[in-house]
Amino acid sequence: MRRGRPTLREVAAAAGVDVSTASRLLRGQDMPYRAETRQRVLDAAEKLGYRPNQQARALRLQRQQAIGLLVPDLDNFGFTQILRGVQEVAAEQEYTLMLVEAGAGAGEGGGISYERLGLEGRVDGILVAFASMDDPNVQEWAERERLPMVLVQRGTPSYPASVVMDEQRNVAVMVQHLVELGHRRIGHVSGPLRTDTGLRRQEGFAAAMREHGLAVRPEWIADGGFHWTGGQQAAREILDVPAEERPTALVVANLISALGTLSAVHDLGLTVPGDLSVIAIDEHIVAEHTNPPLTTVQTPQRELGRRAAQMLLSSLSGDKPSRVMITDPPPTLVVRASTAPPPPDGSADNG
Amino acid sequence: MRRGRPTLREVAAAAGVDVSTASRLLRGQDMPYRAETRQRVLDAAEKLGYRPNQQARALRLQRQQAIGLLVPDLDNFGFTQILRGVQEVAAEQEYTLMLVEAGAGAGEGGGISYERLGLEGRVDGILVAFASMDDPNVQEWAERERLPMVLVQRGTPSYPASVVMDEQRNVAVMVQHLVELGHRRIGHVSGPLRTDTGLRRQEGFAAAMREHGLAVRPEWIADGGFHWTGGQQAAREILDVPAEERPTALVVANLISALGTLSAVHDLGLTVPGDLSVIAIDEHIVAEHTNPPLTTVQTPQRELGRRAAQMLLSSLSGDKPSRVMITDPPPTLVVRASTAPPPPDGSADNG
DNA sequence: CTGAAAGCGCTAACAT
DNA sequence: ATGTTAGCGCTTTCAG
Repeated sequence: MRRGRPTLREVAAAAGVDVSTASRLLRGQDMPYRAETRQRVLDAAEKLGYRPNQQARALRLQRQQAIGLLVPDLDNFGFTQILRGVQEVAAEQEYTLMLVEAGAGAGEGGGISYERLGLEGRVDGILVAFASMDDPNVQEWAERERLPMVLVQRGTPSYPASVVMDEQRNVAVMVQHLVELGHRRIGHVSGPLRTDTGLRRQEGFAAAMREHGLAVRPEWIADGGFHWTGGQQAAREILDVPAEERPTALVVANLISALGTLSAVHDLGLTVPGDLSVIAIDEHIVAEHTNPPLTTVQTPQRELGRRAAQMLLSSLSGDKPSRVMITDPPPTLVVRASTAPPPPDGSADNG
Repeated sequence: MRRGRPTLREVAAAAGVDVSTASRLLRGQDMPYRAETRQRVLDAAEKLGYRPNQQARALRLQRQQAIGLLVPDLDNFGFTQILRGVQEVAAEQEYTLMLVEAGAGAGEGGGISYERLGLEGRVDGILVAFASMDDPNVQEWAERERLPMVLVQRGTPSYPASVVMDEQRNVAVMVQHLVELGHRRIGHVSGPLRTDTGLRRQEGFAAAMREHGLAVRPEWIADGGFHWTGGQQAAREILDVPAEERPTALVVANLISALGTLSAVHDLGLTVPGDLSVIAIDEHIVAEHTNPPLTTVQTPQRELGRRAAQMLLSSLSGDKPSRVMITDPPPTLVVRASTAPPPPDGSADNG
């Protein structure tokens, strides 16, 4: 078998110095080396192609200089901006970012087996995106592993470290847009109510409706589960009734379930936005290409990622984490063709 | 500061045995322990919440039990099935999979700085997906790091370890479908010709056209760069000519550039499939929701991921890697609304 | 059946 | 200005 990577000891030997000298020098520590010594060490390292062994260093330093980011499902493209934010901060602070798709570790029981992810001892801390509120496993696991953890895009009353957005405001922007178009009969394809985000978006929906003096009709609300099929089923439930009992617009709690919603709407023979307006949260290039192109709300996802990473990293150096809500930049509407004034006969509010 | 994780030494002490005994026993090695010893060790480990330190183990074993998967851009959702395949195999063999978005390490020079990814020494080997042929850095880097590497979905004449698909056949399926619909004037929004996949898809296109006795018109071929804007521009180049000089169908070399293509087509006031049929490679739920829904070719991506991971893992135990082409399962057509017979006046072949 | 001891590659006091 | 030494937590001969 071929020789592995050269070790520090070998470099030192080649340069005729002690390992400690080589170690200091190669890390740029201290100042006063004899110019010749420095040269010899540098040359030797260069010549042998020396690269420090992270593992040995980590073992010695008791620090991996790496953090993990756990996401549930990479097919859900709504999260990439969060990832960007996390990446930026990690790079700035010279941490390695390890992305892990949590679904990958799902055991037979349906629950996620966090142990199977093999992150134990490979990272100094972990960012958990979109963990549902009722997944006690994450928290337990992080505790057992003594792994500092920050929840991203999900808060949990019982956990002290999280970064979320002002979902109330996000949803308010959507409702406002619809109201301005003349809608009064508005329904909601929500996220799972057991998730913090799903819950807060739904509460935000109710609040925004009340603010505009509109009725929240339970039969116009259904759980789209934040995924494609869920969005489809929810829309079907809400819309498969006589025309006069239907809402004229649907606020959808995330982008991928909005795709399912559109699908159901078309299956029912309805047109968007002629019969029904649809607006969704989370902006992505895909929204430009749906049929019709989707009006969306762009949220501060990148900032969310940044703040979460910053919090995790600073908590590694002893700072106390906290519950943070991102409010800047504010959510902005990206108006496309899926929203329009309600059909003439549908503008009456019978709620 | 709070006590870290308990060490093996502490467990051993608590159980009143030597670390070596605890080590063996906890790993399930050997057989003959005194029942009482076993119980004491197990109890102690349980009580203290012992988890082995991966780093120390890795240092000792000279093996990380982890592999990396480098992808260029997570916004490109075409790769998730490959990821699934890789994940399966990694899990089966109890390897941890670290996903890294390579774009993240891009330096100012535009090139990717692989060192900055910080994978060095954290993984035993690496899978590189979609690396372009002219990126000498990857190969150099892997060599310098003595990191076994397998190229996924990209071959390179000079590199001995890769897994690719039969792009010739993938493209043939698309051309065949169009020909069966009656098209004879077919254009191609290709991938970058400096990438192996882009090149092979284009060659496949030319070959398939020849096979059907159709002319390959250079002005009907443009590089869509495998991304959104590229697909848009390429389509514009090809289509922004008098109607009688346009193709009646476009074969697009990947899904995301097909979105850009659709966008350009609409901007030009053309309808799909009325004026122009569009077919793309790579299947994804998003294709069901474009306007109109896209006819695609589903390729054996998962299998590709599996084979690549298997090759990497087996090369870690000394097997010689090779260049593999996946041919099974065969590519299958997913027919949707974006393909139809050519317009009556367009079926004439003036090529 | 279990313990002692060496050492993976590195860093950080503590010497000179 | 550089060398000596100990040790991070684990596995593995080699001895009993």
